[in-house]
Amino acid sequence: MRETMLVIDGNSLMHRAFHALPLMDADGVYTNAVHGFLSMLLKAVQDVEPRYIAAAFDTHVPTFRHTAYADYKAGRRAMPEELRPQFPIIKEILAAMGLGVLSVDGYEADDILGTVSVKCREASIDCVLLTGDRDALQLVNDNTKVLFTRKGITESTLFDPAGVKEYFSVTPEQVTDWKGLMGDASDNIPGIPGVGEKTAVKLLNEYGTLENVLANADGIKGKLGEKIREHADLARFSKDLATIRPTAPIDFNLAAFDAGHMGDGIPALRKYQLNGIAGRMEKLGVQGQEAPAAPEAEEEIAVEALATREAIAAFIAQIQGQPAALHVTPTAMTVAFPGHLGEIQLQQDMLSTGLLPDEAWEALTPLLSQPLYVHDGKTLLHQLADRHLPLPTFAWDTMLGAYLHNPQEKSYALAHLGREDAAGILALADKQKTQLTQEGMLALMQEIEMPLLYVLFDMEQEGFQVDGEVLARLGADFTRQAEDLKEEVYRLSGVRGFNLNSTQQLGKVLFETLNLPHGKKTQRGYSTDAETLEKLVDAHPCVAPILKYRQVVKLNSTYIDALIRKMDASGRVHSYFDQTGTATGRISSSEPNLQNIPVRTEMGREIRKAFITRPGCVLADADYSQIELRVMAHFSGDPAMVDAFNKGQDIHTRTAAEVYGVAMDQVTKEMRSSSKAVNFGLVYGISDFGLARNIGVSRKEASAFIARYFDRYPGVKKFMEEAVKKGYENGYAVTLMGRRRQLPELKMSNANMRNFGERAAMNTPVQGTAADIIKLAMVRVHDALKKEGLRAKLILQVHDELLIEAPKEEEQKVAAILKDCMEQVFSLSVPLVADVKTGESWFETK
DNA sequence: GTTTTCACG
DNA sequence: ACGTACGTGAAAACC
Repeated sequence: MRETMLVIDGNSLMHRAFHALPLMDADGVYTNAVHGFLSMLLKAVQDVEPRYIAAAFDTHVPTFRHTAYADYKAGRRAMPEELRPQFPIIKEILAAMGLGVLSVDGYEADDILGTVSVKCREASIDCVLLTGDRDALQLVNDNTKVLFTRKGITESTLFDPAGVKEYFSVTPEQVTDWKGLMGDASDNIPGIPGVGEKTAVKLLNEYGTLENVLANADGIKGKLGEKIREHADLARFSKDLATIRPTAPIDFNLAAFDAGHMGDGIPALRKYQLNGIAGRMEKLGVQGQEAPAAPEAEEEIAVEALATREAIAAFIAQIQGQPAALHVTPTAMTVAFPGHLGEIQLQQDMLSTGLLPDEAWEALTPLLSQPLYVHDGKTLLHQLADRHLPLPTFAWDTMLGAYLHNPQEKSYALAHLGREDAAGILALADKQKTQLTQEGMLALMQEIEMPLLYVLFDMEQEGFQVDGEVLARLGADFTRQAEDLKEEVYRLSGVRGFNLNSTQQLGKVLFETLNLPHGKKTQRGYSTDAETLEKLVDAHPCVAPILKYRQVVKLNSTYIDALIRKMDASGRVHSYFDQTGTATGRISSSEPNLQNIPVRTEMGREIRKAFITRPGCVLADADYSQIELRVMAHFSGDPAMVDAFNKGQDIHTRTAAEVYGVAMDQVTKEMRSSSKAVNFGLVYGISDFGLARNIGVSRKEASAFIARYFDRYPGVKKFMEEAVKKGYENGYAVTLMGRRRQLPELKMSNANMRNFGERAAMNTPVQGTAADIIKLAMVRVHDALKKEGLRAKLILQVHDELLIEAPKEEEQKVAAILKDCMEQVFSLSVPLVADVKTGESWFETK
């Protein structure tokens, strides 16, 4: 079997990866492009199984091919500052893996690719070029294939000569002609103005080469012929720019490209915290000696293996009121106090030593009477509760500390934050106390997040009572409706048997078979979302039943079926509340998600009839009125907005009165509705485009509307501007209680990313403060119920809404507590208002 | 595993 | 010039 060499276009892959992945860093050094590069490399290694690997990089010297036209290259956009420093890192890692790193002054990376492909042919080695640059397709031949990365970094396609022709409709030999005709904006190749991809393909299919196109230009009619004749020189020049010269003077020493020791690079990967990549390499079984992660200077810790209940008891007895940490994994428990670490191996199978898990848990009991340092205390509480052990209080939860420090980490696993044991928790907690104190978040940690942990634990334990029969009846009804609707769609469309759940198949039927005008396009086909389909209801009778079908099927699969599956023996569903899941400080709910149970449509709302209580109980449901706009009124101090809330007015009606310049009783439904959209937009970080799309007017009209709004609410305008300004100055957004969200997007060169960062700068203080407020209210409610000796329990939070299940006799007291805690929790410059309703089901309280 | 769609605040 | 409303989670299709 012939050996294969993989040659990587380093510059192309780094840029691809950089733009495809969110910025991430290892201690302040950005590594997203490095990560993406290596991810693509590993995938290619799996697919191609190369014996040799080399990566080619540009040098920063003016290039051979383009020296005469240096201004063209100068016109290329400067490399983003977040990317530039990643090049030395990737070269370091590649070198550590024992792979070739090739760059030659005066030659671009793709020239080197071309050169290596020629050398491979001479050496009778198959060659695969890994790149995202279409230029390289000209190098494809019987010996050389291109592994082309697409769609960010997740997909790649291997092109041979036939594949190039099939996919791009030109042969590899025609690639330079093609580029000469149509140009390439990303490579600053001009091409002929007005000639795009399709025209270029058509011309080449007719004339074969660019030269032949130009020679026959007189025979081409109309504007196109004119353009071609006018820009013939530009076309030749463009072809020249696009032509790769495989003449770079490289040292083709195969021994230097041997892929057999990639594993030697693992320590370098760990150094840059690329643990995921390192793990994948280990899994791949690449050769090379494993090196442990770089040890950090740490204080000496006496480690003790605790193999018996007596040893555990003796270890715990030494703690004597010192800070103590507990960490439990599936294989071991660790207990730490300053200078000491005790390890309890758990018995995994008959051969291993160690205590039975239940014995080990039991032996921990004396530890549970003192405040513990933990990582993910809520999970620990569940583990203890399952074993009927006492529930401790916690001095600190490092998972929550890490979340506050940066709410956008992908993972808060202890292993990602430091050493993975109880001693690691003590060290981490120390570090976090300093960090959070400096960042002004200690009170947020101690007064809100830590106490909330217990509240959420109780909510998860309690669960929500669900009536399975109601769900089953609804499900049967929905299923029948779905069948009828499907039949109707088949009948009305005249196309039968396709999968109505498949967006691709549906798109083909609507926009190809029925030839309806298509709107937006998605990555692989036509968009068929509700927004698109609603525009087509009058265009074809089958569209309305499709929308209805979608709705019914969604309700069935996402709510009815899933909820029935999640019921426990008593008919209760226990959601998981993630306290570290959102960028803004909200909590999220999953398995099942009880924060998105339908309410907006009548049919969906029916599902809430299944959310009930234990016998003898009642639901109390309280939701904040306009909490985010009230927060905005508070922050902005805008007189008109503050006045509206102080007078208890309907905020959307008041806004309409202001913006349209009419009295409040003159405001029409339409005026109120568009003003409501503006108020929503404000919370999201308004844009004319977004508002226009939402209320269905032109961008210009939306823009004028916003201008009128800001005229009437100058305080709000100033608040928005200040929020963005502070975001740029500080690099983060901050809530009323000091919660932070980093805004790295504001430092990026990409305007889209920056715009997103600006909207986040406006939205986060508002959404995040609302989250702060309701979290504190939850702690207060929880405390109040306990203090009053009530049996009522908080069971759910839905961002601005709290639900309590209460014995009927506690109904009045609970309603009063809810309202009082929620409204008095914090004093803003406008009142907080909570509306409480009680009922037998969640449907009734709405 | 990613994409598309859609449910909620 | 560009493509956007903010924040989530789940199911199904598709690769």
